[in-house]
This record gives sequence, C-alpha cells and structure tokens, in this order.
Amino acid sequence: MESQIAQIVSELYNVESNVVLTRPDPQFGDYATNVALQLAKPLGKNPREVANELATKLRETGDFTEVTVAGPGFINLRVTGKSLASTLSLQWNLQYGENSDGAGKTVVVEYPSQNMAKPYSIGHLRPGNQGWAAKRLMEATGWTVITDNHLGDYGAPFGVWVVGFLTLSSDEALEHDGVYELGRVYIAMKKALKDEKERGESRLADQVQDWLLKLENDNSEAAAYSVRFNKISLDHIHAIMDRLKISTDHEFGEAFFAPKGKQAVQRLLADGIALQNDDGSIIVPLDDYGFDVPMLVQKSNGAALYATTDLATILYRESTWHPDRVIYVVGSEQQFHFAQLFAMAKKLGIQTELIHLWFGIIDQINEDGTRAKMSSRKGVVLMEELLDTAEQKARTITAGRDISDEDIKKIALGAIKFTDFAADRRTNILFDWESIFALTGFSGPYIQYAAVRVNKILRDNNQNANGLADEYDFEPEKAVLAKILDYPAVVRLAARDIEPHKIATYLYELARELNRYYEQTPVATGDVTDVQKQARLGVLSKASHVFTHGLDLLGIEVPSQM
RNA sequence: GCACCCGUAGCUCAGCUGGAUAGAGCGUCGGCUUGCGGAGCCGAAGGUCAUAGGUUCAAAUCCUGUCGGGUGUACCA
Repeated sequence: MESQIAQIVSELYNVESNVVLTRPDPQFGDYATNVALQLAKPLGKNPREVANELATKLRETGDFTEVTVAGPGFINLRVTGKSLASTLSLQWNLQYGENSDGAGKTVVVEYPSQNMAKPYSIGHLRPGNQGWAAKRLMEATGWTVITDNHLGDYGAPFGVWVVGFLTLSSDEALEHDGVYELGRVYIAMKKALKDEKERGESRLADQVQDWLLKLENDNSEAAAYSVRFNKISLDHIHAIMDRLKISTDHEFGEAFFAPKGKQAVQRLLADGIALQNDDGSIIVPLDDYGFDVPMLVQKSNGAALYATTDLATILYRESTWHPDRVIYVVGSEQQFHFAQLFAMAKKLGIQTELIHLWFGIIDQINEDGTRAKMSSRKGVVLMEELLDTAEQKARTITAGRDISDEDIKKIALGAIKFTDFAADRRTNILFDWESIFALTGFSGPYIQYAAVRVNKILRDNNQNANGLADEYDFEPEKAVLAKILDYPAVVRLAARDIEPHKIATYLYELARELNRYYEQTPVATGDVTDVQKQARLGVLSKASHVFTHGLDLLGIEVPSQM
C-alpha cells in the first residue's frame, strides 16, 4: 500500500515521497498516513488541500472502503477484512517474518562472556538473553552468525582464586561446594584485598600478581590450579546455559588470547603505534581519536590485561572469520572501554563494523529505599536459585493439571526471559522477586498462554496451515489479520536496531488482539459454518506461526500445555 | 571536572527517524463466568511528559541551559 500511495504522489506532484502507514485509533481507520502534511511545505500548498487531492485519487483505485481526511491533513484508510486476508495469503510462506537484508554478510556475536571466578548469577542473565536475541534477529534477517563466548578465564581473578584458596579454603571444601566455594573464596579474598589496600599494604595483592605471572610463564603449579578451577567453573557454566537453552559456537576465552595479545603488542611497539612508559607499561595513545586517556595494553609488570586480550581477539576474528560486523554483548559499565577499543581498532586500520550492544544494569532497592546496582558484595541472586524458584512457581500455578516437566521449564524460562525484553535493553532493570515471575499481563506466560490456546484449537480441529478461504469476509478477524501483517516490518526494525523488546511488545499486542477476538467470535464451536470455521482456523494457524517464530527470536518456547 | 545514559500515571516501563485525545502492566474500584483453555475480556479513576527557553503549521520526541539520579573515567575484568 505504501508504494501504491507513493506512486500516486509521484503522478500527482512529480515528487519522491516516503510514505509510512501507521495504525491509528480504530475510530479513524485501519491505516493512516501523514504524507500530505509532509508534502505541504515543499509543494507550497495547504496540507488539507494536498490530502484531499490524494484522497480523491485513492478513492478512485477502489481498493479502500473508506478514505477520509481528518485533522490537519491525515489521510485515513479503511480496507475490508477480505483484502487483508488476501494480502496475507500473497505474502505468506514458511519463513514469514524473515528477510534477507543481511544476505552474504557475516556477524560475530560475542556473549555471554561470563566471569568464571564467580558462580553463574543474575548478573549473567542479560548478556545471555540479549545475546541470544541478537543472534536470532541477525539470523532471521539473513546474516551468517558466528557466536563466541569470550569467557573471563584469565587475569587477576585467577590470582585471587589461588591466594584465596590457599589461605581461606581447603580441598574438602572445594570438593564439596565446587563453584560456590570458589565464588565464596573469590569474594572474601576481594574484600581482604580491599581492606589491605585501605591499610596501605600490598602483601596479598603482590601474591595475586605473582600467581598471575607464574601462570603466564607456564609454571606447572599455577597451570594445575588453573585447570582444576576452570574445569569446576566451566562445567557449572555449561550446566546453567543448558538450563537457559542458550549456547555458542565457540568458547575462545581470554586465556586463549593472552599470549597472542602480548605478541600483538610487541608488533604495535615495533610499528610505533604503541609506546612503552618508563615503568615498563605499554600504551596506545588515542588523543588523535578524542581520548585523553590512552589505552593500556600491557601492565608495568609485563602481564596482559583486558585490552591486551581484546586486541588479540579482534585480530584473530579478522583473520579467521573476516566478519562484516562484530557485536559485543556487554553491560553499559564498559562503554568507555569499548569506545577506546574501537578507536584503537580504527587506528590499526580495521574497517569492520564494531558494535557494543550494551544493556542496562540490574538494580535492587536498598534498605533505605534508594535504588542501586545489585552487587555480589550486597548479595547477588544466583541463577540456579532464580531458575529453581521460577519452576517452583510454575508448578504451583499449574497444580492439579497434567503438565510435563518440560512444559514447566518452558513456562519458567518464558517468565524470566520476557522480563528482560519488557523494556528497551538500555533501561536498567529493577529486580524484584514478584515481577520477574509475572504470569499475567505484559509477560511471557501471557503470550505463551495465548499461543497454547491457539494451538489447542488447531489441534482439536485437526487443522493444518491451509490457505485463507475466498468465500468468507474476514470482518471479525480484521484486527488480528492487520496485526499479523505488521510482523515482517517489526522484525526488520527490531533487527536493524537490535532491539528485541520491539518483538516482545508486538507479541503482547498480538496475544491481546487474539484474546479479544475469541472472546466474542467462536472459531470452531456452536453454529459456526464450515466456511467460517475453515477461514478462522486459517487465520489462527498464521497467528500460531508468528507466536512460535517471534518467541523463538527471544529464546522462548511455546509449551504444549500450561 | 569530563564522557555516556536517564527523568512520562501511586510503582515498573513503552512511546522519541516530530503529527490526531500521551499508552501498557502492576496496584485501586466496578462489570463479564457452567468457556473452542478466565494465566482472559470490558470499563473507571489516575499524567503541567523534571524544569526554563528555542526551532516548527505541529514537540514527550529535535536543539540549548538548569536541577535531580545512574554508570564510567590506564596497570580489575
């Protein structure tokens, strides 16, 4: 319809126009455009006059049951349910909603990049959800996607672990509590380091650095600790990721890149891009890129750090995968680091589009009522605890019904994940136990429930996805059909800006539209005729596809029952 | 100090490539219930869109100032 209107504008005024159809309040029409308002100024005409001229032409096409001009110059259009149905039939295929905008291009999505020193916590929830959605949105728009978990398996945390283990723990405790003992030791040791620093001492901090250097120099004792601790942590991460139904193609952690990074730093030094300070540390100045602070790429004691491994990671990906785009799914706290890193990459001549797909922090309400970032110091929520509680809640609500464990898990995950997509990813999330498991209203389970109902009706009526019957008017289905027709544009927009919450909002609206629909229209019951029944089941099967597809973009599954 | 983000209903948030009466969920109040699954539907109350200017036919949306909050700001990652 957009192109049809643009065509008319072009014929009438001989100008190019960007016609966007919106969905106004139903009292105005099914679709609306403000193109006349935009054209008025360049044409030097009154907007209502332009609107009236366009409206006349639009009426002549015979494609609209009503064309009206309203307000300052909006053109409102009404169409028949039948025409919506035939438009949908025309556009329909098994990949409905997808497109090939990214065909031939490769994107690397880096996520969820857990810090291995601590147990999987709610702090790792957003990178997993947002990263998975980014991957799926890219895939749905034709990109070739490579996912890489940039594990935090290197650096100071290792030293903290070893010193902490030697002074605060035991083999028995580690054997018994595994990753949770490692987490406890890590947090306790961090606190001890902080206390020590406040006293102006550095005995423990020096030990930490010693162990780090030992590891870099292939000391066998350090290597043994590394293998032992990492296995415990990695097994744990994999187990939780399985529960969350997320995975990555690769797991090139920081440890893999550390030696490569140090070699790269030497080359930068030789090329004059990096400079060595008197204390031995090495920096890449970025003042020519608008940064007062240079990028530190090697510590004064010769050890690698964050920037070192990130540098090597960029180079490795360039030479291995030749990506067109790299998406780093990392929290907002690291915006400065990535701004620096990307500037450094430019300085090295790297053209690849580098995106820091940042997301807001998870807040909690303090005892004094203020809102602040959740931290492990104040007691962070563990992912296992969160998942267990969600499943328990799903079990309670479905008590008495015959629901499989698998469906319980889908409902629990649906609730948790949807919370992450309820708002823009940049918005901070306020954590509270009630809202994260919301089962009603704007929630995952509300949408799952709508999908389950649709599927049940289709199943009971043995309906496969058939065409939309010719001899039916589709008037009661108009709102649902229009909503289904919106889907491909929503996916395109959500993928362009990598904003999965737009999918969530859309799915909620579709679910609400359907709930309203069969509140008043029987589909396959009562005195519904065969023609009506087939046509209505046809619409539901399209809706079912969109539910499954859209939820899948968010990493949420549709249960078979709930 | 500087950089980035934010300030919309009691609470949590949409809406921001400028467009009609600013929406949703939760909460509050009221209605629908022997349904093709009520985890639902319908309705009511509730907002000077932080604030002051500017641009525009039109500003929650764009620009500037101010106030308030958050996150960062080279040897943590």
